[in-house]
Amino acid sequence: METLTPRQAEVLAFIRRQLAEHSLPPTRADIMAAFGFRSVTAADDHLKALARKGAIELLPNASRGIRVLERDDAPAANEDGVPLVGRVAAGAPILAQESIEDWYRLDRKLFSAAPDFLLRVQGWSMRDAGILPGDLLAVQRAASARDGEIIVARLGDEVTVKRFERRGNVVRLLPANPDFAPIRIDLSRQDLVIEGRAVGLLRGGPLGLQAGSPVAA
Amino acid sequence: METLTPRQAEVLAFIRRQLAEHSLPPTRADIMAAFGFRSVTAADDHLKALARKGAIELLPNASRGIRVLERDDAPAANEDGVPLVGRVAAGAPILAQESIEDWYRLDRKLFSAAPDFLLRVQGWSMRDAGILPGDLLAVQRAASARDGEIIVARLGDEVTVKRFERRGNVVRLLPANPDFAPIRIDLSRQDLVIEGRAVGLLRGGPLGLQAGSPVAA
DNA sequence: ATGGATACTGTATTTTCATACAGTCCACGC
DNA sequence: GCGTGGACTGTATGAAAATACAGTATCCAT
Repeated sequence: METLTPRQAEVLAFIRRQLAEHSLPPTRADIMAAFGFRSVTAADDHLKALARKGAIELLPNASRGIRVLERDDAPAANEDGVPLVGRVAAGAPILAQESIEDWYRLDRKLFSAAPDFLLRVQGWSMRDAGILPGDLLAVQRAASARDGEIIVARLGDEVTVKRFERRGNVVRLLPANPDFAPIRIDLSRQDLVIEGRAVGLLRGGPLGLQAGSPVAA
Repeated sequence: METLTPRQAEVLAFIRRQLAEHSLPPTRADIMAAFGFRSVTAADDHLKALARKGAIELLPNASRGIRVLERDDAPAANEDGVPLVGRVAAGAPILAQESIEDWYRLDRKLFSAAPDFLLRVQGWSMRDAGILPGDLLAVQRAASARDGEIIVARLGDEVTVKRFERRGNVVRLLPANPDFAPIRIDLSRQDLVIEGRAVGLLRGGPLGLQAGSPVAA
């Protein structure tokens, strides 16, 4: 889908809202009234632009013939949601039944890529990337990573979240916190298991009331 | 819902099918064609009967103004979605129709309290609280706040996210970033509009690939 | 047997809508 | 400077759609 202008995005949002509230797409006149246009043509122009960019489909000669095209959020498609992975047992696959604590249903359009599981963040090592202990990291399974990506890796029995950097045969897992040391792995001598890449973050709980965080200490 | 005749049930089923296939309710003419009627009145009669029996709702003077009333789907009922508030117009209420950009369906158990809207974070002023620009802050409407809570407040035309601290008649809105200055408000001289308290945070997009963030600069 | 609901036909009228055409104004790239 | 896309105003027209009115026929209950 071609990128929309801010105004076009507003119009699209309005259409979505109408659809949700009245279960009917709006007419040109509805859009005109909602945005304070003084001509239906303004609404029509926006619809044509949205159609041209693939955001909607216009059914010719049909009243309210607007269909929002979504290639995501079939509301029932992600039926089960995404599993929250708790303590991962040594040697066990990260998505083993035993380690799944809960399931969360999440709107997919929240993330750039569909997450496969959620991981509860432990420790402050990614503090400066805005990833704090207790946060749920949305992870998409992946075996490889690109430089700069934040990944979930397995080091022996431990699961760790770090920024990935590779120079030839040497991978460095970089914390985002000067109090922690980078981890260096020579791929010719030991292997690194990448479990996935971070595609999002969720934080619950009342923000701001956490006890003594070492932030900006 | 009063019991429907077989014929009425057929018409209702047709409306449902149209809705599923074309995401648009049918017109009287559509129904006429589908059932082989030779008069639109036949279709209209059925619609009126269905409306009288509470199966549908007819929106007067609106093309395709048919809304199927369902009192089912309890599983999806608890998550209608939360609106994403975009640019808030000066003087307008924060949840004004015009400012809603999108809706997200979110699992409620993600948050300590049910959020009323999402706000896109701008700027780095809450960096050290792990709140970065582009993040979506989940906000629960509230007119007051307790010390230490992260709140959303209105200062003139601007919406700001800060940590709340009150000492008698003086409120301080504290950034979580030494590069920003606290805001001091004497409640006896000016008033402060609190829009809500932060109850969660959502971050989409590929983490770790953001360009030059002033983190740990 | 009579009134009422169901299930239609047929015609007419008006409103709602989509759509086309002719413009204006502005920002942006070349 | 010139074209192009975006964001509109204003007017007009015809098709699409809702709605009203006047019927016919069947069944069912009182």
